[in-house]
Amino acid sequence: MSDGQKRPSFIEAARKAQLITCAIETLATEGYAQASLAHIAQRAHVSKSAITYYFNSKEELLKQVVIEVYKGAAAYIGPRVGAQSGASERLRAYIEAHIEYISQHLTQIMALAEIGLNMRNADGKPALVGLTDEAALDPLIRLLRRGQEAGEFRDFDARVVAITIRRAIDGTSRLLIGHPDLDVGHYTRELVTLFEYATRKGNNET
Amino acid sequence: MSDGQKRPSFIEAARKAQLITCAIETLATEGYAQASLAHIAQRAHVSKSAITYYFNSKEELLKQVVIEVYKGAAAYIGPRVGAQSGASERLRAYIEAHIEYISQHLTQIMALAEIGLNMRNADGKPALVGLTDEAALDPLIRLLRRGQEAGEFRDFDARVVAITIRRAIDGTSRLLIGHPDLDVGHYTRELVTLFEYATRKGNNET
Amino acid sequence: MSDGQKRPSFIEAARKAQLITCAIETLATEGYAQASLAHIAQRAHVSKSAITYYFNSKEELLKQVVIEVYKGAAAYIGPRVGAQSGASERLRAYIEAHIEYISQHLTQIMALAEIGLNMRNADGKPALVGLTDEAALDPLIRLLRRGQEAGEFRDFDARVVAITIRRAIDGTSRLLIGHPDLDVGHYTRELVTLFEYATRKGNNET
Amino acid sequence: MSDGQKRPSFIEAARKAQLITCAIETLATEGYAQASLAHIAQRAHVSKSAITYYFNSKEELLKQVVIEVYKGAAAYIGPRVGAQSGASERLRAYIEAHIEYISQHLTQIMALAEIGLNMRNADGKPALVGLTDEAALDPLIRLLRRGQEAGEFRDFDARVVAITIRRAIDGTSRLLIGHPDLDVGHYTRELVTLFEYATRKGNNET
DNA sequence: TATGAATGAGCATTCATTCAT
DNA sequence: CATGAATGAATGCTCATTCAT
Repeated sequence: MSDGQKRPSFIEAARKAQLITCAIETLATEGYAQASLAHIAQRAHVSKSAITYYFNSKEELLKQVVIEVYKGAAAYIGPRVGAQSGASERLRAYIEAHIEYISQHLTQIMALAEIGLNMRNADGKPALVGLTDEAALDPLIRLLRRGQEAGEFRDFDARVVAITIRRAIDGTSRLLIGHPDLDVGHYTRELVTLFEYATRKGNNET
Repeated sequence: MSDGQKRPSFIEAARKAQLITCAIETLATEGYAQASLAHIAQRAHVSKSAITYYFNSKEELLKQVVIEVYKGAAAYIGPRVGAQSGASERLRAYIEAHIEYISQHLTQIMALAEIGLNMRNADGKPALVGLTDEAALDPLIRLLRRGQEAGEFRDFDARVVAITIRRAIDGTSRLLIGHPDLDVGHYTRELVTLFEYATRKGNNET
Repeated sequence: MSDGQKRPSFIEAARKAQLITCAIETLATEGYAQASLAHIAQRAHVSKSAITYYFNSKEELLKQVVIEVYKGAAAYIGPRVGAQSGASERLRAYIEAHIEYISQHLTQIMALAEIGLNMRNADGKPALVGLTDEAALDPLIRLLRRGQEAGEFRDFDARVVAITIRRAIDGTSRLLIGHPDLDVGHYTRELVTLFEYATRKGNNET
Repeated sequence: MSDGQKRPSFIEAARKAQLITCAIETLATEGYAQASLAHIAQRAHVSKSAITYYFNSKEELLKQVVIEVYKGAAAYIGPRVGAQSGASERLRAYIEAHIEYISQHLTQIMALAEIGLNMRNADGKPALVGLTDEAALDPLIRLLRRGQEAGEFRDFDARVVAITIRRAIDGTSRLLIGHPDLDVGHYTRELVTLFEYATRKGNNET
């Protein structure tokens, strides 16, 4: 009994994972508009029906893609930021971890972007507000505020700075696609420096 | 009578302008995927055929949209940046003018973004590389380099900083959609300050 | 009065002739399916409306094309056949004149073929039954019968032979398109000989 | 059960055959221009999508039609010609078999003609050169040449005669449409006799 | 005399989805 | 567990025609 029930759910999990992977690849390489069930199924060497069998609708598949990618990113980045103690070090870790993850998981990130920029609910409103929405922004805002309270950071609007940092990070994927030979290390260091200057206290006030 | 030649071309120009406007609105509010000729025509209270009568293809219409929006933005921003002389002032004007224009022409900017992010050539490659491509980046890079040569700016990778600034600017439209009540003035000032700190010389070096 | 009325009708005739010519060229070079009013108008450097102004419908234009081509062919061929007296000589002249005309007016003949093979009435039935229909066949049948009565031709079914001759003639245009370097003189002589053998009396009976 | 694999492919084969048949009927009765997927689907009591489900494109469907008709004709005619030994008998069998097949498969032959005369490649050039092209002509030319070498046939241009024979044969379908009550046997006999006289040796030379 | 404007019908094709098996 | 079959809706686009001028 306990065994009989688990086996199918194991197959199910494997198939789902495979289909999500194929969806990601299709989204990344062919774009949202071309990411039809037919194309995804073709890449998975599976019938279209198989997809709607495991995911009731295309929408559900895409949402699972989003969840999958988010989960992976969070698992990579969270610990790296948490390992630091000072606000300045946490910010540096935040930027570095993000860009590292993006540069190493470009396909996933592109797929996520395609969905975020194109997927709409039935009412026509964007289904995702993007990585820059409140949920994604909040931890960064808190990080910055704690830095201000600790006297490490100057007095800025934490929300505006957070948005700008996220934007710089989110744009990295597009940058890497256009310039695959980019020196990621150099780019990261420059970015970290930029935001250190932009946030740290002790500059001569204007 | 005397200018009999102009009458027909006047109607044509008016219709084209109307259709471009409707295309912009449709793109902005419904997204690229939903911006079909049928939807655009519906918004213009016109038949689908009317669109292909004035624009030989959908692609041509979209390209006209891009041109239209670009022209408007350039006309607004160019003079404002050109009016400044110091690098720091020019950078400030660059950011301010962009955000002002974006906040006042949100629909157009969104339409442009939809096209830039989604339109593909026949080969499947993106038709536009986006506002962050070389052409759009170059003037800003030059502005920053001149500031460094003049000793106003610190020693950074002008390309990375330029990308980050453009990203912050480009993201403003998405921000305004999500937060229509945003205090644009405050946001702009914070952004200007952020990049002043990030670029200027004379900070205590790390 | 007498003058005032003639001028417009002169212009009209000239325009009609021009449009018919352009229709012929379009049909011949682009085929029936591509011979839209738009394409014909383009070739005539005229608006689509101009065509429906002079010809109430596309159908009317095409019918005028047919008449025009027929008239030209009849004017060329009729006298040449009429100039001969013996049945055998008339048949030879019939074949020679046709092929000469076809080889010198390939475009018109091709246009005629495109229409004949494709044009349909509202009921879906072919609008033209082709050059092989009764009207075109009758003179040839009479020619052959008179030859039989005069004892020049053997005893065959004049209708079947007439059809076969017409078919050989009508196919010449296709042949010339596929083989523009064809030796028309040789081809004609062979054809004439073939039908001389096929029709003349005095062969050893089977 | 045991041949579980065949069931799905059986349905597919049956549907394909049905759709090809309906396409043939539509082409024959309504003409190439009216043979849209919608019309074909209607005749098959099936949705348009069903056609593109089984045939990736309209072009593929039409090509299958051509293949189907050719196959049938070749299977009927080939053996009948091959069964004869003398050149004269082979020519007779060639004509007889063709006309028999045409008169018994009028619809298919008409469909083939519609495709051959109208179907164009993307470049606007005819997709099929027709039954009169080299491939179709070659066997007949060889047949005639062998007859000349064997001394059965007179000295003519085998190519011109072959073209004329093919033309007479190909035109039969049009003739039968216009005259469904035609006595095919009589017509065939007359045609055979005509070409016997036209080709055989031993006539008094002019 | 001639045209620009506009349209509705029709085209081949793609798509996500449903359903029986 | 997975698929083949089938569909209705939607897409960009072409077309002959109408109409006011």
